Amino acid sequence: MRTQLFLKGRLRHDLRAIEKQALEDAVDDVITLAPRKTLVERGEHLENSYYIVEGTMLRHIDDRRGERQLVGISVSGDFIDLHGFPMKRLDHCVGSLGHVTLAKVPHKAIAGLVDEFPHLARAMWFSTLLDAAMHREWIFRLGRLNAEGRIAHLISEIIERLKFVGKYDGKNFPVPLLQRDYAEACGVTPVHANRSFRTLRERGVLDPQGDGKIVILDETALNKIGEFEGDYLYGEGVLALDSLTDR
Amino acid sequence: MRTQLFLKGRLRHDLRAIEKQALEDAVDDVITLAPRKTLVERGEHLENSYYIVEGTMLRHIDDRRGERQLVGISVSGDFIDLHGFPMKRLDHCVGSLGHVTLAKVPHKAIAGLVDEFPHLARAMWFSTLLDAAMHREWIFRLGRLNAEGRIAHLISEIIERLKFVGKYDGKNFPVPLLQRDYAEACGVTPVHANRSFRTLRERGVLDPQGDGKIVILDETALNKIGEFEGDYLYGEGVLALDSLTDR
DNA sequence: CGCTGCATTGAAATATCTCAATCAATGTGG
DNA sequence: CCACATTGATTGAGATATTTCAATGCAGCG
Repeated sequence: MRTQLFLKGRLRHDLRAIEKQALEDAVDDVITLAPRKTLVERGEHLENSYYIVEGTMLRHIDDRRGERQLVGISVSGDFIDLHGFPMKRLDHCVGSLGHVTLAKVPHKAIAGLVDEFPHLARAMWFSTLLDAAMHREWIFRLGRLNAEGRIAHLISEIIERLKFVGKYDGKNFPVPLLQRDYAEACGVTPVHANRSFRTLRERGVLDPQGDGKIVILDETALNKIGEFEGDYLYGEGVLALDSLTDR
Repeated sequence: MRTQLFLKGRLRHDLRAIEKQALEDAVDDVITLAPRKTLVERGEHLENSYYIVEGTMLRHIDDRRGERQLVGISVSGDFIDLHGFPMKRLDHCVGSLGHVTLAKVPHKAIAGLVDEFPHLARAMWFSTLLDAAMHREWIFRLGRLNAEGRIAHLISEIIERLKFVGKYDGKNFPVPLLQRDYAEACGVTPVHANRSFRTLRERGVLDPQGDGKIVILDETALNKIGEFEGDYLYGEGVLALDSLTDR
């Protein structure tokens, strides 16, 4: 089942079998994307949304000089552009980080799901709101933390999200972001990102192995440096998702 | 009609009369809030959402030292915490800026609306996604602009939003944010916000009158300094909101 | 072998913060 | 009406964070 990770770790009571199946059946096609390929350009009219079966996607906005600001990272189990269903076009670009496998879901199919399964519709709405909650925390990260804290916070967030879907082994950070990606996500220059990583290494928090590979040595310290508190990710341990369960 | 500004300027085809009326009837109570009062604390369990009839509300996240980072500003016609309906608790605090008039809408009533009016439900979903789009632009602002650009961008955004609901006269900026609020929104110190305002004044872009009053002198220059492009606000001139109109 | 892309480092320039002080407007109690 | 406190705006000067520019190292790869 390709969509089995949707909202995994987020809903106390899973979606019903019939709803899961309906979502699965709404998948029109499965495609793969090579690293660093664009999936959607800002402003493009959309007919489909994409769900990540495996891999990492980046969302970004460009400034006047063409410099990128990452505004989101999506991992296995995430819908990347479900908000494209009500909005019909995106205000940002979407592209792959490494090799990615995507499930394509036509908006027509989503319309059918939403009509037929109100509970699933609510779950989808919720899923887009999780994105918004992460955006808010990114604002916090950029507005209140220094470069080292921003990088730490970003890594902490991704680790937490990977835990939800069972993609983190407690040590090897499996998202191959380069230092320039961290720079683009954290609003600093690549040079300064590099120096911040050095500090984190010297403090024994993590160990960058090059080429995007990072070994996490001290998760507690990482969370502390990034002032990371994961409650905004609405994990099921934290949240009683009443609105989704009172059916 | 208290909720008449909901999504004003955003939907090419207005909501149907019956839907507008249903929304209006869902209002349980109208309350007023004195300046600088807290409406919702982070983590609090919610039973209601609030719509702004008149006034400005601020949303913020606090850092470890208690410093605030604004993550959103809501003006007349906005639902402040509609995302509280699917999420049931917020990851941020909400408070008033000046005197505010709010329409209280119980989540039970929203559940009724969503069940009965699928089109209105889609509009509500869309409305929460507008928030997310603004969040993304705030990330961009903090990550890619300097202090002056950030302040300019913020003011440009608010002006554009006020235009949607007919609350901007082309000159007097009617949102009484203090310099410290700009600082908290833009991730800079109040002192530096002050210096940035001085630069903007010296450039003839705007004229701060003290106590939150600002006269806008050159909107074009303001937009340029903030690299502001308002398409992310999904105004009806820009967007064909097909998903909401194909009924 | 000589690319190329990424990581790393140094040194100087710039942006922003911190601390401290002043000023103007406003409100309050006597 | 005056003395005083409060709040927000403003300015200066030195400290710190981050950028910029430039150079080097290192690995994979045709």
